[in-house]
Amino acid sequence: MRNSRDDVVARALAVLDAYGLGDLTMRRLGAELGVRPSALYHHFPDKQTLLGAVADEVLARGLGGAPATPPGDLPWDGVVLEACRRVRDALLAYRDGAELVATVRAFGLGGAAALEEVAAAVATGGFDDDLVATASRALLHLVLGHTGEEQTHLQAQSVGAIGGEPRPDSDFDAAVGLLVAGLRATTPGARADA
Amino acid sequence: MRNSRDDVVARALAVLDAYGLGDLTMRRLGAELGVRPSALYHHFPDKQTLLGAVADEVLARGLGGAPATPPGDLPWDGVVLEACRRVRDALLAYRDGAELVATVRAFGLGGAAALEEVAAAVATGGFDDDLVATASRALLHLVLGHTGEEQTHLQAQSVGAIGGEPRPDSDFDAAVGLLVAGLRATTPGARADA
DNA sequence: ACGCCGACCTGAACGGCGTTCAGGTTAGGG
DNA sequence: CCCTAACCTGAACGCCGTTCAGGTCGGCGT
Repeated sequence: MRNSRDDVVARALAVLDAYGLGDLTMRRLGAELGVRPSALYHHFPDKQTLLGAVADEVLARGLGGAPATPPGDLPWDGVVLEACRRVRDALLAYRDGAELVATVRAFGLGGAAALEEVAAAVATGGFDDDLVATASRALLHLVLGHTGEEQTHLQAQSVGAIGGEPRPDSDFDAAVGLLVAGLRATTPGARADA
Repeated sequence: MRNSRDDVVARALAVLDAYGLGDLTMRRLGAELGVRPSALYHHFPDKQTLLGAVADEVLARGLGGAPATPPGDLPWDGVVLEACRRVRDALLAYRDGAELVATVRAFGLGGAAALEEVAAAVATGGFDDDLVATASRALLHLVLGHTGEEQTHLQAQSVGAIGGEPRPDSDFDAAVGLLVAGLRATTPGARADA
């Protein structure tokens, strides 16, 4: 029973969800596929690249094929908030999803879809290109940081370890809303459509 | 020549700066101290705890003993921006400083000083406690994310690898300014001193 | 029908990692 | 002067990512 590249990614996703990023190891993934670890190197040059593909798959599944802006006629700030929520939900859908995407992004081997999703939403507001770039990167850092922390705590208390009550959902919206409010308050001169 | 706990942390800082977080290994650190790796376990229960101490030292050195708010009579938003800059500078002072503090914070084994620095500055604005908590966590995520990215690129191009021009310093200020502007635009009802 | 070829995999090894543990050494205070 | 506690050794355990020469086998072209 031979495995394709997609089989490997799919299995990796399953292992990730079941055992966490720390236990997503070449040996374990190989075992799960009924194959020696070295066989994986036929599909990927190294583990980082594999993780990049896994992260991209997480985002692809979570964000769907739909563009950042659904047909709805939301105001731009609503579009941005929804985009951030979609990225967050995509990350929360798999164990250690936020950490995975964050590290993969640091190595530049994937996770680009996350930034694109947010950037497209911000661009809806008709801001200057530089401002779109700055704001969407800032928003993504916020989303990754917040969601990573949230996910860590969720995992910690699902194992039984304590750590206080779960941060309410509204805190995410508040954090994003704070940055969006700053964007709204930006001098109209920076608006491309002004 | 026996080593104290502080010796170990100091050496770890030197190794971090010289070789990076990935090469800050128990074996290497031991060798650098003229000691077997197992000797380090007399001072720290495990590597994570050691890294926690190292991160705390990075922050302690970078933030100095001074409180978040210097004697200057800056407006609250100036205080916040300066606090964020101080945290950023502290992280940039050691190789992989941002990544170190981020991971240590995720494990809850240190790095608390970073959040405190920002929170104290935000509190200067006289906001509601919940808002202070939300805003300072958001700001810290921004600082950690932005600085981590910046540091990665700095390191990449110091090795010779390309990756485009270095992001201007002003981008950090702009990102932080965006969130501060959102804070400023917040309903006055949330101000504790209103 | 046959042979080839490329995709996929094996088996074994290499060097490195964090961590454990029983026991040795040594400096400094009573 | 001795004893205690801090510090360290030496050796091992089980894991990790990665390399490489070579084996197997399905499907395509002839």
